[in-house]
Amino acid sequence: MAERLTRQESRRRTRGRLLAAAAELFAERGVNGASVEQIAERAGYSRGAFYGNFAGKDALVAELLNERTRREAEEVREATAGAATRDEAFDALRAWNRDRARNLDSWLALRMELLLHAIRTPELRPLLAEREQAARGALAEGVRRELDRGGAAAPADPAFLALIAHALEDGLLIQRVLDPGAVGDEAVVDAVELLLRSWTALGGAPGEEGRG
Amino acid sequence: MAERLTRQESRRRTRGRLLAAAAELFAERGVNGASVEQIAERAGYSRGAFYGNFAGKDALVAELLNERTRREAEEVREATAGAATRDEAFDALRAWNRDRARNLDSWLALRMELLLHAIRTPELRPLLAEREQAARGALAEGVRRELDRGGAAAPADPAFLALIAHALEDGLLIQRVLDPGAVGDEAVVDAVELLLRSWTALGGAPGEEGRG
DNA sequence: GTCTATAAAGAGATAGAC
DNA sequence: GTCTATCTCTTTATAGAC
Repeated sequence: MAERLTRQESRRRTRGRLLAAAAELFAERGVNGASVEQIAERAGYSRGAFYGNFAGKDALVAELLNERTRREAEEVREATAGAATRDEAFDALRAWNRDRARNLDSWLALRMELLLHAIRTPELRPLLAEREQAARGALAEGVRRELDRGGAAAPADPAFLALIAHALEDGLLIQRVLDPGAVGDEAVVDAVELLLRSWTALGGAPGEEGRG
Repeated sequence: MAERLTRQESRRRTRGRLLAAAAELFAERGVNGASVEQIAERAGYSRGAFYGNFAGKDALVAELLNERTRREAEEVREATAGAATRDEAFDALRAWNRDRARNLDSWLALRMELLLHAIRTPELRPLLAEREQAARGALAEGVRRELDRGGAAAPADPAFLALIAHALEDGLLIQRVLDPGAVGDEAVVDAVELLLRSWTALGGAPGEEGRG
C-alpha cells in the first residue's frame, strides 16, 4: 500500500514544486516577467514537465492564487482560534509579523502581484475577496470582544473598526518597504494596539505605551 | 517667434503622450505586459518615435515614476496648503478621494505597478520614499495642529499617528477594490475622521510616547 | 522626429521519444 | 511523467529612408 499513492503523490509533489518556484519568481520578476522555462528550471524540471502538469501559465497562476488564499485563510483561523486572551492574540500577531518581516520585499511583492492579477481577472476577484472577508470577520470579533470586556461604547461599528485594523496591515507594510527607517519593525502590531486602546478608551494607562 | 520653442515643445508633447499612453497600459496590463509597440500605438505613433524619445522601456518607466511622484507631491502640497480649517481639509480630502474612486481599479493598479517596480529597482526606491515622506509629513502637521487645538495630549507621537492615517489610504483602497460592497465610497475619509476624533478625545495620555 | 523594414532573442505551446 | 526538438508569434532594438 505504500506505493499505491505513488502516482498521485508524485504528481502532487511536482505540482507543488512548480507552484513554489513560480511563487518565488513571481515575487522576483512579476507574473509576466517570469517565463514558463524559468519556473520549470527553478523547480528542477524542463518545460515538458510544466505542460504535463498545467494547461499553461494562466492555469498555474489561478491555482497559485487558490492555494495561497486557502492557506492564508487557514492561518487566520488557527491564529485567532489559538489565542484566548488579548495578550495571547497580540503575541501571535507579533510572531506572525516578525516572520513576515524577514522577507518583507518578496512577500509583499507576491501579494501585490496576485492582487494585480485578481484586479485584472474579474472571475478571480471573489476568491481573494473571500479571504479578506474572513480576516476582517475574525478581527471584528476580536474588536467586539475587547469592547465588551471594557464595557465601553464603540466609537463605530466594530466591522468598520476591524476594516481599519485590517487595512493597516497592507498599508503599513507598503510604507515599510518604501521607507524602512521610518516604519518600525512592529509598526503593524503597535498600531493595532494603539487603535484598540483608543477605541476601548483605555488610553489613560501610562504604563505600556507605544511599541514594545 | 511663435515657432521658437517648436522643436523643444514638440518633443515634450510627444514624450508626454507616450508617457500617458504608457501609464494607461501599465495599469491595464502591467509594466511587463505592455509592449513598446502598444504604447507607441496608443499614443498615436510608431515604434520609431518611441525609440527616438526614450532609450528603451526602462528609461520610460523611470521617467514615468519620476513624473508621477513629483506631481503627487505637488498635489499634496497644494491640497494641504489650501485648507486652513479642519473642515476645509476634510472637504479637500473628500473631493480628492471621490475623484480617485471613479477609476479606482486603474489608479490602484498603476500605483502598485510602480511600487513593485520600485521594490525591484533599489535605486528608484528613494524617489518613491520621498513622496511618501512628504505625504506623511503634511499629515503629521495636521494631526499636531488638531491635537494642539483640542488641548489633548497625544496618545502617541504625531508622526506615528500620521503614519497610521497615511497607510490607511493604500490599505483601504486595496480592500475596496477587492470588496466594494464592504468598503464604502468614503471609507478613507471616514476612517481618518474617526481616528482623529478618537485621538483628540483621549485626554490624559502621558506625553508622547509611541514608536521611536 | 518619425516612418518602415528587419535582425535577433525570447515567449508560449505542441509533438514524439523514452 | 518528463525530456528534447520544433513551430509560431511576440518582443526589443537597430538601420536607413523621408
